[in-house]
Amino acid sequence: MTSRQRLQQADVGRLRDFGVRALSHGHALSEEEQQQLRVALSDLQTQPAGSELFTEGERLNRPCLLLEGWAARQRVLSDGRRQIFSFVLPGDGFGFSGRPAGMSPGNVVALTAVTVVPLPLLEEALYRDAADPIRQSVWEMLALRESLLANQVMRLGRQSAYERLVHLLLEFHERLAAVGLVQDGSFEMPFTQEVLSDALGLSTVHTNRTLQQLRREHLIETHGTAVRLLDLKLLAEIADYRRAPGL
Amino acid sequence: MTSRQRLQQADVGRLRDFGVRALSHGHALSEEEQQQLRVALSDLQTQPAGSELFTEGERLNRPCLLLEGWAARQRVLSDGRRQIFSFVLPGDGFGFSGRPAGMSPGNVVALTAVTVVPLPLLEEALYRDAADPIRQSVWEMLALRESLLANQVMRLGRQSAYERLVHLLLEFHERLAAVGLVQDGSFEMPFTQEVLSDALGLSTVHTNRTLQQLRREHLIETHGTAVRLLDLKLLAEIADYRRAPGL
DNA sequence: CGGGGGTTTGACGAACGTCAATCGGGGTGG
DNA sequence: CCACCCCGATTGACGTTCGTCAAACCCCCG
Repeated sequence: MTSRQRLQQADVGRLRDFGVRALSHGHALSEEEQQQLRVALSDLQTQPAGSELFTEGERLNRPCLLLEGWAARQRVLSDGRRQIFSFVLPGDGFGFSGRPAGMSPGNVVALTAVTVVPLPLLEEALYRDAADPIRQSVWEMLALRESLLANQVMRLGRQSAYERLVHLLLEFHERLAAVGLVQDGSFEMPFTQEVLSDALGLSTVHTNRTLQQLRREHLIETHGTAVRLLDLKLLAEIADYRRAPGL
Repeated sequence: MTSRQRLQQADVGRLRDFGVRALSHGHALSEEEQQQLRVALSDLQTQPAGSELFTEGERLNRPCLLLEGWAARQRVLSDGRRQIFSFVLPGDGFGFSGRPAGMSPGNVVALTAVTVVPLPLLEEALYRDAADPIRQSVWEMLALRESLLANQVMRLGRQSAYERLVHLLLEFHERLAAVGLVQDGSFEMPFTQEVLSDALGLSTVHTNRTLQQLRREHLIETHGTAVRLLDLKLLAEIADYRRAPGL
């Protein structure tokens, strides 16, 4: 909660609609339910890149929905080494755990400027009736979060730098496509190679060289921070990639 | 569900009591509640080492509580490389996710002979009143599970073999102590170094050499499969170990 | 006494990290 | 508009950690 910036009025509507879609997640909502959601999504906040959205050890009782930008869950060792556990993408929730006394196992940090909205609803919905569509969406968020962590463990534990990078790129592609952020097979990865390295458990130098190899082999293309995966099938084979359950 | 073996009648009572304690987790239960739990813990099943308690992709709608023995969540790459995500210890639940259509992101495999009990209660309790002690215990299980995964990512991504091993040993020590399985500062690790390696993302040879180094430095002692940590404070410093929130 | 699985050892190679220098592009003050 | 600057990307040389292969060893058990 360090600072907040202005949002263009036109964006507010678009972001709210995006939030409504993220929370219905394929399940049909009545007009009335949608309207209630839009109201709940009122307090949009924009925070600059680098701001800490959540602190390690903080009580997880301030549920938020990320509407725009990238964030990361991470932990920093006492000697400064950083590991990113997982990325928080538009449509993802964070800052809650259905446990009253739950504590965050790491920081949540904004990698770009982000727009978030506090949403106590996320936690409340967990206890609704099993048929409630919002409840289902929130559970899917939690299940996806765990599944992504499992992927991350698999990558870090048993895959080579090359495989790891491909696997993570495929994961980005799949998650971003699910929220409409892949255009023409290309998506934005709006952060430095150091961030990528801290997610992959590699040095920046090695990450750089691995990226170059993928470019040389015409498996990916990059333009600035935009990435295009050129052969999804082959890439998936290289990384032994499996679609995340719940995506 | 490949096979079941006999349990000594005397053990049944002990294991049920253990289950009741695990599910109350410090919260006080009335006599009546305890009795209900004991009834719910009726169908004890013993399975041999190596049996698959859950299959990757299987619907997570068969909650179980592990009462005795060790199990592991793992995934195997198509070329045979195995990565263990996390260990399931006595008192831990598995096989449920709160999401109706949740699927397991990996296998659950018995590392030793195990005693488990099917317990639909685990999933049902998630939706109880926030003050319900069983509900709190189950949420703590889920939170712990995620926290352990975060630890695992940290280890694999940013720690050396030496640090990783120490960190994992400390985690075992802490978790086992919480369920009364550390005696005299010593606990059992009833599996091969290959299992340990597949958890640490190392080769068995390197795991072996790292263990030897810790023994040479008088930081640990082993007798058969029993391990004793000789200087918890120093070990915690080496591995930058932090107590898991919720333990 | 003989197997067999697990542990230990040694020799060697590959993957990845570190250090340090250079490059390149976009922003900015003059 | 241009020179400058700064951060991030890239490159090269070299060191370390860890993996691989294969053999030896150990211990428990039949």
